[in-house]
Amino acid sequence: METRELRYFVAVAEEAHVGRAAERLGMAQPPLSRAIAQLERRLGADLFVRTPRGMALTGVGRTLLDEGRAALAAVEAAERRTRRAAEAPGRAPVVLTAKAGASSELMAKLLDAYAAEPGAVAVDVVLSPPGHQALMLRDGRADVAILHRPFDDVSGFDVDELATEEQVLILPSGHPASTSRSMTVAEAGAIPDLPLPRWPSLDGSYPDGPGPELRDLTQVLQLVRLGRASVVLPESARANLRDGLAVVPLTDAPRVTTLIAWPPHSTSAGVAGLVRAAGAL
Amino acid sequence: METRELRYFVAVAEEAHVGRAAERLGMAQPPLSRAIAQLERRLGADLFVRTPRGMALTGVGRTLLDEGRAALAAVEAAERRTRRAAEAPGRAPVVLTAKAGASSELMAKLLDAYAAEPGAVAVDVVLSPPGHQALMLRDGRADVAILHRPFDDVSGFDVDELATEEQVLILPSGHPASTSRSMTVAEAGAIPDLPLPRWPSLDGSYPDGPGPELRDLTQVLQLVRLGRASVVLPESARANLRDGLAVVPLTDAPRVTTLIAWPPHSTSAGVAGLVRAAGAL
DNA sequence: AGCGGGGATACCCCCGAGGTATCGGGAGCC
DNA sequence: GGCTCCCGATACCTCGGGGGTATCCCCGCT
Repeated sequence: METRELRYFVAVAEEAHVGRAAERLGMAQPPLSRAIAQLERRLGADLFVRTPRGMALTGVGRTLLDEGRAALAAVEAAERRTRRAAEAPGRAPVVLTAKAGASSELMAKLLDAYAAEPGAVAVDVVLSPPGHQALMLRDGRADVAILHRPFDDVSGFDVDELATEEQVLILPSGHPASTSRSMTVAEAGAIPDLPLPRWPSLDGSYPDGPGPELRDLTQVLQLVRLGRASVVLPESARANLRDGLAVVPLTDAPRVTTLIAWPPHSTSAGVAGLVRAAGAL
Repeated sequence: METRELRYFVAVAEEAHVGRAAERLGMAQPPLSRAIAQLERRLGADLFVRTPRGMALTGVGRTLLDEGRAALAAVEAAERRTRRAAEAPGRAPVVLTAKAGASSELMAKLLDAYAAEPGAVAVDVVLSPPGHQALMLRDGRADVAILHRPFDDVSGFDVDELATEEQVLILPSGHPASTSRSMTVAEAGAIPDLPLPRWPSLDGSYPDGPGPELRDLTQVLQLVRLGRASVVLPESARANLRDGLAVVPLTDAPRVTTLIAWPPHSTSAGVAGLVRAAGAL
């Protein structure tokens, strides 16, 4: 199977519509129709059922979509990492990605510790929106990532644990609930006038619910200070708190583990060095 | 990048010789030369240095070889799993692979436990030579594998631990060393007339050394019984021992962990069921 | 029945992958 | 030094298939 075929298939599967997929791919509809038909013939399987509305995936098609996406990401990663290795002969920088605005203290320690090693290579730090770190690692835009369990999908990577912490509820300091010694997650979610905010999923859309739609920590803390929301955060967020905010420990929130992750077959000396430095923190 | 280009590149990199690579690929040498040159041009990097003897990988080329192999395996996996899903619409069997001749008791328990679940799907068991399980999982020939740490490379898979055991030295029962209460690995390797056997690597070749070349457990136990070798095995191998063999515990051999492993993005109900059954053992 | 949206077919073109023949150049070898 | 292998690279040709335009066919909706 050629990657071109896979790209075509994934486009049609995602759009559920040959015409739209063709547009997205920058080509005409008929050759795309033919390519899909040919792929089905070669695999000896129906990947779609043709409905009057468009194309619907079959079970077999679903399998190919899952596997094909992973395969395409691997091919992209191969190309990107090769290009990056070519740019700076010998001493190509290693790209580390982390969630914008989190773990800054730990990251600083890590970068300092690694930079002090003999033969340390340059490290490009790329801050990206929550949840994108794993994607970047999978498709070769990054070489190492700082991830957070249980929020990030760690599967398929090699990881080392760096730190584990409890989560706490942040709420406006004047609020009656702010005097509680501790709380459960259920209780925190049920405070009547303080809804928990909603965070965007990977595609940028928001789940349904009552809470405000928010993108970053600064926003949410401001809203909490205004008495319009409360939020569950890892304990280390305490470092960023100003006046007007109260902290209540949560008894049953999942512990958050900060991890350093890298692709399993990585042979880069820079990655190995960073991981070693992280382990020694 | 197309998979065809990647396949060509990997062939040339492995053969270090355009002519031989072309032969292996079933094509003529010139188009392959051109394809490689074109790939280098498109990536804007030298992947090989041309020597009078053939082609030698550059550092950049090394990167592409590592990443490219993984990418090709992923594409192959996508195609194979799709084909398998197509063969048996709805109820395609899940393929489980394990090392020939090991863990038979544990496997039997696992298969029984899973078969007892409601909605259990058929399980094809594929026994393959040691070390091949991870490869089969990577390229889609299998869906689940029984692996053994630290022997198998587990990176890139999701795993659950099933059991951990010590390793022991097996030697002929008449031998003077057989009366020891315990031993270190170094001592076991230094017994003068009882060399440790050599096992084949993934490509079928044997490492250099004094011990006999062996392929399977039956062979090696026979040789031990004849007083020509000794061997380090997990404790569970005791179950298969007949007369004429003595067992000495090793104090510093690494513990062997039996794992169930599956590809991280697996969505197969059969895989999930097997893993669940394994966890409940 | 008429129409509109969506995929499939028919037919054509041309790019590029692959083949054969040949070249150029480095390494050994008398 | 010149001869000869043994490489990979170039030149040149062929042809299949991927991509384009025009059009068809089918189905659902009004």
